[in-house]
Amino acid sequence: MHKESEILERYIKSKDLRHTPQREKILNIFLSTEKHLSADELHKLVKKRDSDIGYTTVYRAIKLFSKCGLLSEVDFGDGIMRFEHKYGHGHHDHLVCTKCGKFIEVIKPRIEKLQESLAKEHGFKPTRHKLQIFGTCRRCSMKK
Amino acid sequence: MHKESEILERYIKSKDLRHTPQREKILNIFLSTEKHLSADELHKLVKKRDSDIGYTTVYRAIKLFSKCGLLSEVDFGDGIMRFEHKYGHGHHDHLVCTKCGKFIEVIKPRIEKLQESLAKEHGFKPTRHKLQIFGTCRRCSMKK
DNA sequence: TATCTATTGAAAATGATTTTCAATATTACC
DNA sequence: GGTAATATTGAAAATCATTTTCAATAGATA
Repeated sequence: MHKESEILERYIKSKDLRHTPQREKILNIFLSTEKHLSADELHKLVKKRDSDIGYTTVYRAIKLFSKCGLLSEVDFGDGIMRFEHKYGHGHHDHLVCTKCGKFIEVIKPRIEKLQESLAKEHGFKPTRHKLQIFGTCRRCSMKK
Repeated sequence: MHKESEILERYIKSKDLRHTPQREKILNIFLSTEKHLSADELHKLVKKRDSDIGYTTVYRAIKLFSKCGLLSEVDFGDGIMRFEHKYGHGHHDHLVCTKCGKFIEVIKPRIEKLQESLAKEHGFKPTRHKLQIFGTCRRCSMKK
C-alpha cells in the first residue's frame, strides 16, 4: 500500500468515516495522473474503469483528499477548479502556457524571500501566496 | 469630463456603440468607489441612485469597461469576480487580508525582475502574471 | 422625422459545484 | 456471522455567479 493510501485510511479512521471501493479507485486514478485534472476530467477517467461511479462521488472524494492533505486545488482563473498532488510536493509557483495549457511547477527561493519581506514592510503576516506567470512555453513559441 | 469618460466615449464611437445614461451612471459610481467591488455590489450601489438599472446592464457595462481598459478583473479565488480601476494604475500585486478582506496594492521591482528571469530559465515568454499574498493585515493581527 | 440597429431589463439558460434524499454499504458490537 | 447504527452513494434537484435570449425601447445618422 502506498503512503497516500495510508494517509487517507488514517484520516478516515480518525474521523469515523468509512473506507469504500469508490474512494480507493478514485484515489488511485488521481495519483496515477500527472496533470492538473478538473473534477469532470477525473470523473471521465474514473468512469472508464468503473462506469458506476457518479460524478458527485468524485467531487466528494476530491474534497476529502484535499482535507487530508493529498490534493490541493489550483485556480487558473478560468472558472474551473483543477487540482494537483500535494503529498510530497512542496510549495511551488506555476508557469502556465496560455496556448497549450501546459504548466511547469517552479520555485525560486529568492522570490519567496522577497515576498516575505514585502509583506512585512506593509505590516502583513503572510500565510500563503499564489504566483502564476502566464505566457507561451518554448514549444508553442517555436510553432509560431 | 474626466479622462475615463473620454476613453469610454472614444471606444463607443470607434465601435459604433451608443452612449447611454445607464453606462454613464455605472461608470461614475464605479470610478467613485475605491474598493474591489463585485458585480452584485456595484449593482446595489447603482440601484441606490437609479433603481431602474438592472444587473444585466451592470454586468454588460463591466465587460465594456474592461474592453476599453478602464477596469480590470481581480480573482481572489472565492468564485466571485471583483474588479478594480485600471486607468492610471500600473501593474501591481496584492496583499490580501483573509480576516477583513482588505487589500493593498504593491509593487516590488526586484520581484518583477526575478519573475522575468525565472520564466526565461524555463523557455517561457511571459505575458502577464498574478501574485497574491494572503495573510493578516496589521490591524487584524492586533485584534487577536 | 424616419430608419436602422444597439441597448435595455426580465426571465430563462448555462455551467461548475453542492445539496437532498432514499437506497445501500461499511463498521462496530453482540 | 448477524444486527444495528450511520456513513456513503448516485441521481436528480438546487445553488450561485454569470451569460444569453428576446421583445420593447431608445440613440444615432441621414
